[in-house]
Amino acid sequence: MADQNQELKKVGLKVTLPRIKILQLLEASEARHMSAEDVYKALLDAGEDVGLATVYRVLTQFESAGLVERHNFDGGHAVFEIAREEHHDHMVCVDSGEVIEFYSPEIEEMQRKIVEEHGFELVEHSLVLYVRKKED
Amino acid sequence: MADQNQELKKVGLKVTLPRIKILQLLEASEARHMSAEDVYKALLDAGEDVGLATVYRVLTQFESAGLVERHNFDGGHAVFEIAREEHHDHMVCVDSGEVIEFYSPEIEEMQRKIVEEHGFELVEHSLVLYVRKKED
DNA sequence: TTTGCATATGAGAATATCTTTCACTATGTT
DNA sequence: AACATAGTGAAAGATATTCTCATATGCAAA
Repeated sequence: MADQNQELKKVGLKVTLPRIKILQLLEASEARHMSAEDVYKALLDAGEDVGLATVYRVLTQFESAGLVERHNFDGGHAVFEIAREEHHDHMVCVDSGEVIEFYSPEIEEMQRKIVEEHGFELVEHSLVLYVRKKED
Repeated sequence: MADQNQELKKVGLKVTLPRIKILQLLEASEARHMSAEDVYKALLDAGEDVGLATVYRVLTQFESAGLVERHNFDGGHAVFEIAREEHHDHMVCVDSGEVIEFYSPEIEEMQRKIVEEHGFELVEHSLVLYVRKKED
């Protein structure tokens, strides 16, 4: 277990309890796409004693360090997920809130092409498809 | 001038001064992509006496009525723009904040295809490309 | 391994954005 | 013109996030 120490050191962050716990939580498979509040509550439920401010701080640091990605889906609050090598975009079900990940090389390619045509370079992008289960 | 009256009546909203002023402002060509705060300040500067709450209310009503579109670009606040027939997505310069509109039928098509493949139907989507001026 | 110190933390205050409440006013219908 | 309904501004409230600061902790040097 616990390679969290290594991961934290690798990105130049001190190894502290809150950081280890938050990283562990986000790496637990079921816990993808959590809001800061979600993370906070999960830690409290687990008996950890962290402050909400720390959760926000750490998540922001993790984002800067490239450990997690922040997404601004509709709904007024950001969600975070562990960053992986493979980039992907998201589909959000407007009824259930379910989040589905997908990757389309064609879309990625078109984006780059369009940006180039306008004389820019692509820094990053945000693509969210709001969908609904089909039931004819 | 002032077909704002007609537009408002057409969507079933009473013709009131704040609504006329806000619609005029958003229809002024330079004023695309404004936040509620932007609209509020612009009206104050123009000597109008509206409340911020009214601006938020009216913008939300306009969105429901299909007169304007709300976008959640990064940065914690929504921006609004007059809705036109032709759908388009946005490119935002991370340095200058400049907003460029674009439309890619290929991307639109790919989105629909991907959603279908997952057994959903597309309700709406949000695509924002964060870019930077190329200067080699 | 203890010490020293920069850094991190928790609690709560502060800020930012947006929404609601409420007493009052304006719209548009009769 | 009169009235019922819907709209408005101001201020309070809600929500999400950041800041402040006194205390605690990680970790490097001795």
